[in-house]
Amino acid sequence: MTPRGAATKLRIVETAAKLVYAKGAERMSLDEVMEASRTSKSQLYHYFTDKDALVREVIDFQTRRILQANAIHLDRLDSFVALRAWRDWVVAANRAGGRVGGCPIGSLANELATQSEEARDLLVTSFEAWSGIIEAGLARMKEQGQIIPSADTQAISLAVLAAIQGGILLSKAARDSKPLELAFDMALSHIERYAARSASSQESSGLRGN
Amino acid sequence: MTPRGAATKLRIVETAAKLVYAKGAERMSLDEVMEASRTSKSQLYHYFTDKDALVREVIDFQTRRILQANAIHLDRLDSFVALRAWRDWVVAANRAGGRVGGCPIGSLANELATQSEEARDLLVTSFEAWSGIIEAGLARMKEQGQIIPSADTQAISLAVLAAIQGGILLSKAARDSKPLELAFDMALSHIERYAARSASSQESSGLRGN
DNA sequence: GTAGAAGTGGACTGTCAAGTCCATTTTTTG
DNA sequence: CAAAAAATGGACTTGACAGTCCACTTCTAC
Repeated sequence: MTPRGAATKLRIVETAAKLVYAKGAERMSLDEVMEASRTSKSQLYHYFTDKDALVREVIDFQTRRILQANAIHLDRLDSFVALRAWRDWVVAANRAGGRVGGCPIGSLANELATQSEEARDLLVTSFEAWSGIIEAGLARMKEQGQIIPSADTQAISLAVLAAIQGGILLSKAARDSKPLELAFDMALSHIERYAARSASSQESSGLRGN
Repeated sequence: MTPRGAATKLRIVETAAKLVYAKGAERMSLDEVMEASRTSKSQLYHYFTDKDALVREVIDFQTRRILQANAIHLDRLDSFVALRAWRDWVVAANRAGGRVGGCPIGSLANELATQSEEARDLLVTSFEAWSGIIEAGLARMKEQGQIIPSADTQAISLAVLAAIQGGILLSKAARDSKPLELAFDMALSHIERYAARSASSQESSGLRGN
């Protein structure tokens, strides 16, 4: 594939991602993609076998975007303050672009989970990766002795992600960021239940076995 | 409208509700509704002005169903044990019928929030009613002195509903009830943070003003 | 029982969107 | 530069589906 071809393909995926976000996968028509990306039918079918394949690339594209953005806040997670900064960023991002379509991944999961096994697989993987980077951040805090050793970081991160998704959904419906804020705050205070007593101690004694 | 007419209309709505649940509003075709409900095109347009109107009736229908089922567990909420029973029921219901489509209200909210203002309004009202009966239950526990007076039951119930919705969404994607269970457990322990020290005391002194 | 209303059947229309096909242009490579 | 590969343009086919229309049947009320 030549650079020009790669650019065209990327332009199509980016355009499709916007349309899917705004209208959902089903309501996005290829004619719209053609017009908005200034391409022709044959180009779409040159780069993607069919519409489903394009949607799958959109899933991949959005997953990368979201994971990357979240990773910035979670990769070097080292305090409850940093956790709070992450929360504030998510809320702000939702406020800014999220007025319309909620979470790209969550919305697609909702729409496609019952429609396409392939899409569902991709989206499950996306969620796993997302909850994975949350968990990695919590694991780091555990290593630093800020979170008690007995905390089940995997379970916690799943619950946190669920709160975020539910919060975004309610906020999307109500067009009000408050549900997301409340849900996220609940998730953070849930994490704080596992805070070690001495927040700065590097070695926390494993007093509480799991 | 004669009894026969009312029965036909109900049959159409029930059938449409099933189809919307299984495939989403957009993917449900009126031809399918006709076939599954053993009606004709003219009947659909006799009882509903258009497809959107039918979908709105489906929203109403599902809202009633869900609220009623939840109300059974929340109307006489009087203990943390009862709260737990509610959780178990939701999880069981999700396990049983929820393998396919998640929460009917949540799924529709996700699909229609960006498509139709009328539908969005209805769904916001549904969510408000749902969180309202949760709040009413918590308020009752507060009156009984099981929850401290300073607890913001409205904020708590919104966060709880968000956790449920997010949990159901992740469970729908993963086809595994664990995310819902974890999210719901988080929500319950969030409520328990507001438990009064003496769980049985009828009059709790308002020591902590809000 | 008869008129009018309520309920029903199903053919038909128009539109929109996915996917096919072939011709043409542009780029790469030997 | 010439041949092959990559990229592009856009007309055309096919099918699905919302919505219309009119004829017909079954009730209800007087």
